[in-house]
Amino acid sequence: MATNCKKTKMEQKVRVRFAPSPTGPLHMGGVRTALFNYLFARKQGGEFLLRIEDTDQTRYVPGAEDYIIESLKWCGLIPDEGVGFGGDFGPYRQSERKAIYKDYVDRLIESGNAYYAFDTPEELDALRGEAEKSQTVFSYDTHTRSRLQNSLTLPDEVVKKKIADGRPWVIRFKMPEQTDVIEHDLIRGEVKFNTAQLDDKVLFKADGMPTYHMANVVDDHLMQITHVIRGEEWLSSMPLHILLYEALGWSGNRPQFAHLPLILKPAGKGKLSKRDGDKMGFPVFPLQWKDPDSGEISRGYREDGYFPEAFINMLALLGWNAGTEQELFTIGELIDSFSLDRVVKSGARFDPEKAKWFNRHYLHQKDDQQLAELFKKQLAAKNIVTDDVRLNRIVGLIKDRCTFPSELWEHGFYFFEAPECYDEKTIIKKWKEDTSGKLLAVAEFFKDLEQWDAESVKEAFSVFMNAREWNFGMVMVPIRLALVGSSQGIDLFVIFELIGKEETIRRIERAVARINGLPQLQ
RNA sequence: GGCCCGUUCGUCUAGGGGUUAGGACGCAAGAUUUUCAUUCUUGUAGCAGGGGUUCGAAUCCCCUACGGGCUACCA
Repeated sequence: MATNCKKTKMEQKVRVRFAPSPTGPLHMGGVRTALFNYLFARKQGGEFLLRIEDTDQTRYVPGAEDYIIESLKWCGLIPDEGVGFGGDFGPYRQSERKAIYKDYVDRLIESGNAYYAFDTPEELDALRGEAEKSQTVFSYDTHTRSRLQNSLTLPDEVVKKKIADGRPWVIRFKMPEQTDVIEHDLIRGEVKFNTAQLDDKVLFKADGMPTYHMANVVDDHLMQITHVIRGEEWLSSMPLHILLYEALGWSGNRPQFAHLPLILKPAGKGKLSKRDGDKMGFPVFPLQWKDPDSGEISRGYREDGYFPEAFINMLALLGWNAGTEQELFTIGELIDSFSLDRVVKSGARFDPEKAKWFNRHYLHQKDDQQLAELFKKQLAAKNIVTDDVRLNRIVGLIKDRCTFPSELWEHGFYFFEAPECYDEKTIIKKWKEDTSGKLLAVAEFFKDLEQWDAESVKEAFSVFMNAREWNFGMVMVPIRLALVGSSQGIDLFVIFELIGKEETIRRIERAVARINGLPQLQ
C-alpha cells in the first residue's frame, strides 16, 4: 500500500474561481479574468466556480449579479459551481456566509494573529490628515499600533468593557515585524515583500462583515481552491493573504497565485475604464448595461453586434499567446493550448480595431443560413418579406463586406428597395450629357431580353455594348448608380438577376428622370 | 511620498547569449474585381536610455527614465 500519507498538490483536483463583486456591470477585464480561469480549469480537467463577493453592503448595485451571470453565459464560460449554478461548497454568495467568517477571525484573535481596534473612522481620518501635512502617510502598522486604541495597548478589562458596552470595533491583522514574504507567482516569478512595509489590514468590519481579504482566504480554503488567478491589482495584497493562510494553519494546503496583467486604455494613461468606451466609441462591457440610478446606458459587445466567440478570441489574445503564430482560436483550441506560463507580464493596451477584425473574421465564417436568420429580423422590422432561398443567396454575396450583422442592411438594402438618392460625386464624374440616352437605350434593350440570369444578361449586354462601341465604365457606373445609388455593391449582373428585369428597368428609367433634373447637371 | 510589477514596430505580440529581430491589427502600394468591398502580394515601422558581464547582449546584472498597480471599516 501507499506509504505516502499525504496527497500531494499534484494529485489534487484543480479548482479555480472567478470572484467578482456585484458593484456594477462586469468590465471586459473581468471577463478576461473569468476566461483565463475557465481555460485553466478546462485544460487541467478541473472545476471553475463563480463566487459573488458582496461583503460591501454599501456598494451593492441591484442587477449587477444577474448581469454577471448573464455575461458569463453569453460568453460560454459556464461555471461548474456557484451562484446560479449549484454545487456542494455553497453558499457561493459571501453575504450568505456571514456566520462562517466570525469563527475564523476569533481563531486569529486567540492565536494572537489579530486584535480588536477601537479607533473610529474619524480618528483615523484625522491621523491621515496630519500625516499629509508633514508629507508622510499614516499607516496602521507595526510602528503605529502601539499608540492607538486596540487590544494590544489597552488593558484586558478595558477591552472587554468596550466590547460589552457595544462600542464599535474592528479586527485587524497583526502584521509580523520585519519578515520577508517570498512567493512564486505563476506568471511573475518570485515576488518579495517585507512586512515592515505592510499595514495591519482590517479583517472584520464594524458592521459584522469580513473584508475582502478575510472572506477571500477563508472561502478559497473552504472551497478547496487550488489556484488563485486574478488581476494585477491584487498583487500587493498577496503577502497579506499568504500570512493569513499561515496564521490559520493552512499554509501546507494553500492555493498558488497567478496575477494577470491589466488591460489599459487604447491611448493615454491608465487602465481601461468605462469612460474610454464612451469617448472612443467602443464597448467596455460584454452586455449593455443600464445604470439603475442614473438610467444611463452603456453599450455592450453583444448589442453592438459582436459574436461571443470573437469577443472571447480577442480577449484571450490580450495578454496571452500560444507561442505560435496562430491568432484565431475556437474555444476548444484555446483550452488545448492554454497555459499560465504563456501569459504576458506587462499590461496590454486595448485596440478596438483588432476587436473588429476578429468579429469580421467570425462573421465571414458564419454560414449564410445563420446570418440570413439575423438579417430576416432586421428586414421584418422594416416590413420586408422575402423568400429564404433568395435571402440566403443575398447574404452569401454581401457578408464579406460586413463587420457586424447590422451592416447587412447597409450593404444589401438595394436588393429590397430602390435608392432614394444618388451619390453626387459619382454623378459629377460619370453622368455625362449622353448618359441618359444611353441608359434609356439599355433599358429598351433589356425589355426584349428573354433570359434574365446574370450570365446571359452579361453576354447579351457585352454584345450590345460592343456593337455600339460604348465605353463600359461610362455606362456600367451610371447603371449601378441607378440601381444602388452609389458606385458600391456586388457584381452588377448579379444585382440585375436578383432584383429582376422589371425592377432593373424601372430603376434605370427612374434614375434618368431624377438625375436629369438635378441642379449639378445644369 | 512608500512598496510592488512592468518596458521589442503606432497597437497586440514571438524571440530568453550568435536571428536579415518573426507574425497579427492598422496604414500604404500593387494585382484581381470594367465600380466599391473582399481576397492575394508587397511595403511601412520596433529592442526606453546609460553602464557593466561576455569573444559576442533585444536576451544576464545594475542604475536612470517612463508606464502601471496598491497604499480605505472598497473590492
